[in-house]
Amino acid sequence: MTSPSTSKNHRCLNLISKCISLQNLKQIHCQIITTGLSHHTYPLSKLLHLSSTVCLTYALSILRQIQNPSVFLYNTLISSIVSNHNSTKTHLAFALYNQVSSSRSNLVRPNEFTYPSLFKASGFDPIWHRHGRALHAHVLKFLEPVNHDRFVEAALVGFYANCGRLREARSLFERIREPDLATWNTLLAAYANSEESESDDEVLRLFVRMQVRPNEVSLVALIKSCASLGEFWGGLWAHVYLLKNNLTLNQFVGTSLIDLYSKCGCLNLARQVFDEMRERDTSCYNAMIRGLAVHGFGEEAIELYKSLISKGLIPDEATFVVTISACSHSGLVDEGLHIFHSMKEVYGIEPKVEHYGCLVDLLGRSGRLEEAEQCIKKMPMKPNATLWRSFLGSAQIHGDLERGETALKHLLGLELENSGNFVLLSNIYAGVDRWTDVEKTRELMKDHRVNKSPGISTIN
DNA sequence: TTAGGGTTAG
Repeated sequence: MTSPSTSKNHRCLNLISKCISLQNLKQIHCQIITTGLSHHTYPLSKLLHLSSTVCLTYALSILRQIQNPSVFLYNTLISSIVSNHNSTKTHLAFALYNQVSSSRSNLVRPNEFTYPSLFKASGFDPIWHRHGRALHAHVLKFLEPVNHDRFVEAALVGFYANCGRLREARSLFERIREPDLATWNTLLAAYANSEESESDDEVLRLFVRMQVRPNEVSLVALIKSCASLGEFWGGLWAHVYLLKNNLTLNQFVGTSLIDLYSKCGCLNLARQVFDEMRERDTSCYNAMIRGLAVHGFGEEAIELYKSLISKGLIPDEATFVVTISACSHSGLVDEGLHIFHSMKEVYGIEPKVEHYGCLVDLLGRSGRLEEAEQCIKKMPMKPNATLWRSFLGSAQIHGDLERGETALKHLLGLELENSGNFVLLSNIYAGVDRWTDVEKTRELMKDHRVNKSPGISTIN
């Protein structure tokens, strides 16, 4: 029988990483059986991990064939399923967990390695939130309370944060005696990504309280919140901290800094960060193109889009949103149309409602309202409120009453409470001195019980 | 004894 030490160095294991097809996988599986490696947990775990990436059904059949699989093997497969399948196979991960938690064998009992990946999967999709909360009860049941595991604790904080239960996440965090860097980062990211008011301020407060040295991930959360708050100096401080502490200007930090500087109106600094980055992915380009677009540098934005393509990077859905809107803001209609059509024809990306929204904006702003209207009629999905609002805006710019009224009619069906829509239509009427219609629009607002909040000056 | 948690743009 193969000794455990040889089982780790066996040539079969080297082959595993090179396996790409189900046929390869079956060949290696046969070799593992014939060489006796199938009696050892380590090669089996490697095989299970690989099989889950190539053919999940086959991976599950391997597990079924193993007599008395250890919890280690279950854990390997559960975490592989979660990380390789983007949480689309969460039901299989939970089915395996149920086998572990209901096992009568003393050798098979959930341990601290079982839970983190399940909490990650549970937080991903709302349909699993309930199961994640039940899993929390299992943690209390199956794990020794004296041995608080930092991974389980961090996973729980992350799970509640992803469920939108920031209070629970915070309360669990506060009970952790010495949170490590990853746990701090989980909480910082939770607040930075939260839509709740005050959450960005909380990131700033937490950052000051950090008991461990922040790393790049901590700075990404801080910079993101500074960008949302328009806190230029806070963001600049984070940038200086990065440089002084020899941290890496990686793609995540770089992208968030580009976004921060763009939002604060410092396009030169954004460009400087972009140029200083050693490696740039599509997201970095998207952030820089977006910055150029909102500041009206359409030509430069398109140049950058071309550079992205020439570098061999693959544009994604966001690339097309930012690039087409760059064309829209700079009146580069033909370029925008060309890029929109290339989306599907060249890159195989099916345009979504936001891309049609950009297209309608592109045509509408330039006065091609007829074409914009045709585009709305032909688009394969229902136009959303943003799209109609953009069309209404274009109608206002070009004084097109009829299309403005059509847009408002659709908008009322989608978002009655938004007073801005009535104001846009009212402005169209005012622009052509149709004061009776202005009055009628105001009446319509009253009928629909929509209130326009009065403007408030912040200057004392 | 080999495994497990955190990050970007729209």
